[in-house]
Amino acid sequence: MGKIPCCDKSGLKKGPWTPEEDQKLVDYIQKYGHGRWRTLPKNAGLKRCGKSCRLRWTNYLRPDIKRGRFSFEEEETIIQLHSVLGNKWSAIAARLPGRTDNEIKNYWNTHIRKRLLKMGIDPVTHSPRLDLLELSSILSSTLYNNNSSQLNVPNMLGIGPILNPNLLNLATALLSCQSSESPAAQFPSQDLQQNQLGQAQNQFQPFQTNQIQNHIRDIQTCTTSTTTSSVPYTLNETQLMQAKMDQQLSSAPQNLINFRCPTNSISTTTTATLWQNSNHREDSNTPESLFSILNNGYHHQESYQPIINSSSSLENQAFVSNNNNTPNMRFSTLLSSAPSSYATTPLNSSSITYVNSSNNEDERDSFCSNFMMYDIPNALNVDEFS
DNA sequence: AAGGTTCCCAACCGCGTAGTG
DNA sequence: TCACTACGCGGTTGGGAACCT
Repeated sequence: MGKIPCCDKSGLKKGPWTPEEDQKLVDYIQKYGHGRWRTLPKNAGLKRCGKSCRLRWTNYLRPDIKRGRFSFEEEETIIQLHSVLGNKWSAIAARLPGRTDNEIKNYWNTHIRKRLLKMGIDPVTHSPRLDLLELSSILSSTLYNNNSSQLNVPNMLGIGPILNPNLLNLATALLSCQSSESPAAQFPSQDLQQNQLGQAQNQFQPFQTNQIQNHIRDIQTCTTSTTTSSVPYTLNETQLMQAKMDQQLSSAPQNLINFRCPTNSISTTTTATLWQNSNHREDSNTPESLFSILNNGYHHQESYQPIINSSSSLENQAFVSNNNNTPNMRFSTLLSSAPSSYATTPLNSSSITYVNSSNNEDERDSFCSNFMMYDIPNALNVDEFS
């Protein structure tokens, strides 16, 4: 196509708007209404192109625009909607009264996106970042090819100083611990290990994608419903969209998966809020890699014991007891790690309420970070990796 | 205090699409 | 059907503010 930019026409001003220009635009629109943007600037006495006027009005001067910092619930809504809609900023903005697509886009790029990256979540796919997954995969495969208790992760990976040293420390510690403690390390032969790994992965294959997606939605719903409020905040549209997603997903029921792991091994009781967009993105390696993370070190078949809970009640989903001595994924734990201002409520109503929305960024980080929790053995000094 | 760097966001650009004659 | 206009959207940029050394 290649239209000539309207502002290339001589005599038209570009750049920041002055208060005088703003006033002219506001006065004109209040008097005659907006629309007919091509002719509006001339009629309003502005040396701007219509496009510039429209943007100035819709993004800044419009009276119903809500200025100021995004609330926690707004942020949650954006993340939820983005996981469904992708970069459809206007569609997201349509569900956030008073916010413009530009504002949401900026906020996403400058705040939310960074936070998700910090959490190891790909802000595009809402799933674990590929580099972390690759590391997980490498670690898993290495586990079967090296039983040495002294592992040199950088050399094994052939990456040396490229990788974050903290991550390498963590990887080294995990591998060292697993190689000495995990049942997998005790396997008599590599062939047996690989065979059993294959069996275990095959066992999971039929259900893992949908199960994880459902699980993720459970957590999403959970996190957006864990607060009470004096100011009602409705997410009906979001829920409707999620219901739509449910229809599009395959027939797996809304279940919660619990992963039972040996207590004397590294316990990866991740709660893995790994937002997975199921509608318009293919990320086929995510479930496998996620399981690789979840079960890193428990590759013998008996260790994989997904517990399926057919109840759709959040309260029932919050905890599924399957064994007195096995650490399970507990939503109640997750919820209890939320900021103190967010009390838990059951998810039964169609609307969701919040109270005391927090603008504390650290609190949000902490809250969000708890979505991905890993139980690290006491032997590991996690402070080293912070 | 000064210079450099990073962050943030308003504004711009280019493309797609609906509407119209 | 085609050409053109008008508008909207998502990606990108420029420059001021904030922060760091």
